[in-house]
Amino acid sequence: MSAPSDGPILDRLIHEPGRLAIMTVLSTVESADFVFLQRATGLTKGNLSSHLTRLAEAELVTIEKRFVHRKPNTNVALTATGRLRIAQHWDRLDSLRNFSTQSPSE
Amino acid sequence: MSAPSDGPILDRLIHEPGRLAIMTVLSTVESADFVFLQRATGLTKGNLSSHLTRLAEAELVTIEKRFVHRKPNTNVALTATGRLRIAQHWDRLDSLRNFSTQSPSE
DNA sequence: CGCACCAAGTTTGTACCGCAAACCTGTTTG
DNA sequence: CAAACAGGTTTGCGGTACAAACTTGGTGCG
Repeated sequence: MSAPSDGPILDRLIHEPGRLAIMTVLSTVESADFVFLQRATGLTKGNLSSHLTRLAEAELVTIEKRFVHRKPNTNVALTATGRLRIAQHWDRLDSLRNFSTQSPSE
Repeated sequence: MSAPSDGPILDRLIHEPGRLAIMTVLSTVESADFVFLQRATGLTKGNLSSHLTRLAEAELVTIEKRFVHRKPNTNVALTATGRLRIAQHWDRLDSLRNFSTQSPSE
């Protein structure tokens, strides 16, 4: 048996709270560094790091590692795809919320 | 500065796509039966069943099992708590989305 | 009757994954 | 030199969402 019609599929990759926060924050800026993202999202270093890795693997963000003042500095930005996908995701959440979908019976 | 995620908590119990759909649909009606929920959310029987069980264990919904026309009929409704929690969840999503921009450190 | 099939759910097996904690690597400080 | 620190990364494990198998009762039908 299969899903009849996977209606408003919410992509778990983006929907995940930590990544939803990351993506949403990134959507408001051109780029942000690791420490800024950590503060903005409240994630721990470890979790931020692994979420960023996943997002980069999915090509939703790009990661650039530099040294600034002899310290490592990781700069993150949404890709064009990423920008699209986070916008779409919020759209889907909107339509789920408004749930104006077809009502079969009763 | 307060992290925008001062209450960083998006409750995963509710945030989970399947359950978010269930709760949201339920918030628009007084009650709904299993089959209606299945159609409305696009979930399979199995997943709908287990999500409902979890929600009931958390006392976010009540489940009543009856027989209608000699067929089992499972009726589901939000508890008062459930109604509150789903509303709160959407509020949190809103504030995440509106993420009052702070000056990027860079 | 006996048997097949359906509808409405429930249970189960497992593969995935988020989280915290341990670890790494280079820099400044005493 | 050692020790503390900043900025990340890797690892171990506990929880869980999903699909598939199973259950339970009803209904045709020959």
